[in-house]
Amino acid sequence: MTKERAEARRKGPEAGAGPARRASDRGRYGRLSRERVLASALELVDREGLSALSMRRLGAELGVEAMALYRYAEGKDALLDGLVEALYLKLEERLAAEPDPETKAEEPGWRSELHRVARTTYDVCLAHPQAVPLLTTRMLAVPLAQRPLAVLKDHERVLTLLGEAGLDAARTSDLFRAYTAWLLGYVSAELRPMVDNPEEPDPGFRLGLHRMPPHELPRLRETAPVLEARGGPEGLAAGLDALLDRFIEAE
Amino acid sequence: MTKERAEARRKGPEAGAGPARRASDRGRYGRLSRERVLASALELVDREGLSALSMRRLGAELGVEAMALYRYAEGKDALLDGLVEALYLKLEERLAAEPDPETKAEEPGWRSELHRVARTTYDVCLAHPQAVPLLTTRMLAVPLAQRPLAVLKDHERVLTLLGEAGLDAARTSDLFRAYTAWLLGYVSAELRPMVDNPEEPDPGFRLGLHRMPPHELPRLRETAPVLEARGGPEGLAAGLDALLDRFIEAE
DNA sequence: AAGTGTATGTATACGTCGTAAATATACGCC
DNA sequence: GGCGTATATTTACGACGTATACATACACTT
Repeated sequence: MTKERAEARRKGPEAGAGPARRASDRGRYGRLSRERVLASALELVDREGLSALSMRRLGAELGVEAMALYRYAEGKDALLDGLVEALYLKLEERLAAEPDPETKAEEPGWRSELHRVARTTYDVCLAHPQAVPLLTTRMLAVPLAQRPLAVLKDHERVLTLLGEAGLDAARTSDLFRAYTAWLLGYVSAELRPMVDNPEEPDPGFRLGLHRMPPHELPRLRETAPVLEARGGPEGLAAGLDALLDRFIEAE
Repeated sequence: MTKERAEARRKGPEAGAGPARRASDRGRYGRLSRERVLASALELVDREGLSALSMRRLGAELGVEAMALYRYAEGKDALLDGLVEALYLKLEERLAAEPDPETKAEEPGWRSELHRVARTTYDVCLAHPQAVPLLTTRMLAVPLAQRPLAVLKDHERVLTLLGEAGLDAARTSDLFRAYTAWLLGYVSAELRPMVDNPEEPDPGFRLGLHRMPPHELPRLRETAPVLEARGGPEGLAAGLDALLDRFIEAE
């Protein structure tokens, strides 16, 4: 326990904003900042899964008592919302960093940009698979207006792109829902674990097909090996195109 | 060891119905059964939300100590999986009860049936909104082969329908993923709460728009009132059609 | 340089949670 | 009536979220 403290302190107090700290600071003040807390939380979740994230554990990770975290998040739920925010901040970052999308000649700019946003979101999610369930659960727990700012800005971005397409309000709403549903559903489906026993060399056993009643689930048993493969970004783009076409059609 | 015993016992003395109880039984035996436990759990979740579901609370609900539940579910996680199973059992029920789908003349039977399955799933989910997050979280936590049987049977049903469409393995896989992603994503998007303060008569305040920075989120603020409306079953069907067309086309 | 106010983190405590282990109790059956 | 076993209880432990009260280290004033 003293060990964890020392270890955590090695990371140095300089990672976050917070009060202006000098390198000479050796006291217990100013070690934390919201950014540091959220970054550490995300790292912990990435490393050990959502269930490993507790206030006490996160505190230990940062060399601090659990209650100290309450200065930077109002409670555990708020901390989880903070994680969602962190993901969307990473999205913003990547979107700003990447070069402009190579638009496909006959394709309008808003459309290729929407694809780029979707693709980047997909990438961020796959980079933090353990955190993805939060995107569903927290969004279902928190009303629109109380979502983290970064999330709202994402909504704004998408709505702006749809606006450039010149859609009326009803169609914009339909497409926004379709975009959200597809993107989140696709990522969730993509991350569903298929492998039952990673050690096993035999494909059937690795998938755990022997657990399934053969005469009741014949189709599933024969399709499972193909299901194991991912749809990848291509599948995401294909579905998005399909939805865009369908929901835009009609004048 | 202890686990196997519990497992064996969970199958129940007579395929899930518990011991044959007479109405006159007033002792404390045979009060429980897996069905009763899961039904009560689902009811509790519907009534008070997922966070109200604890072993102790559920025990109290059934007039029993918490540990008694461990005969019918190996632990809390298994109980949650049981809830997922319960939802899919309700789906099966409804599918069996409903009359045949009115197929739209030029539409192949598998297609209208797939629509019916999707629609019924949607209905079941909307009937138990508080349980919906489980569909995401448990599916992300449990590998394919260990999903509840009712879930696997649902997969089998969908795969069979896609088989009737005469698709090759790769296309079947793509479509299966698309179906799953769209259905679950759509339901999740549909259930996201938009209203911030249900009391408030003024639409803007009810949505909590005053919480959003106006110059940063203009599009969102003006679109929010339209987003409040649901897409409904029509939106679900429209998107499903779009995906089916796109992923089937080309041979 | 000393003193003061405030931001920051600690200490302690309470009630709840999931669940392992041992125990008690009511039934089916001989 | 007594035995075996299925069923539920009892007890206990460690971890969790967090309310409350407190200690400490800095910034700022003078």
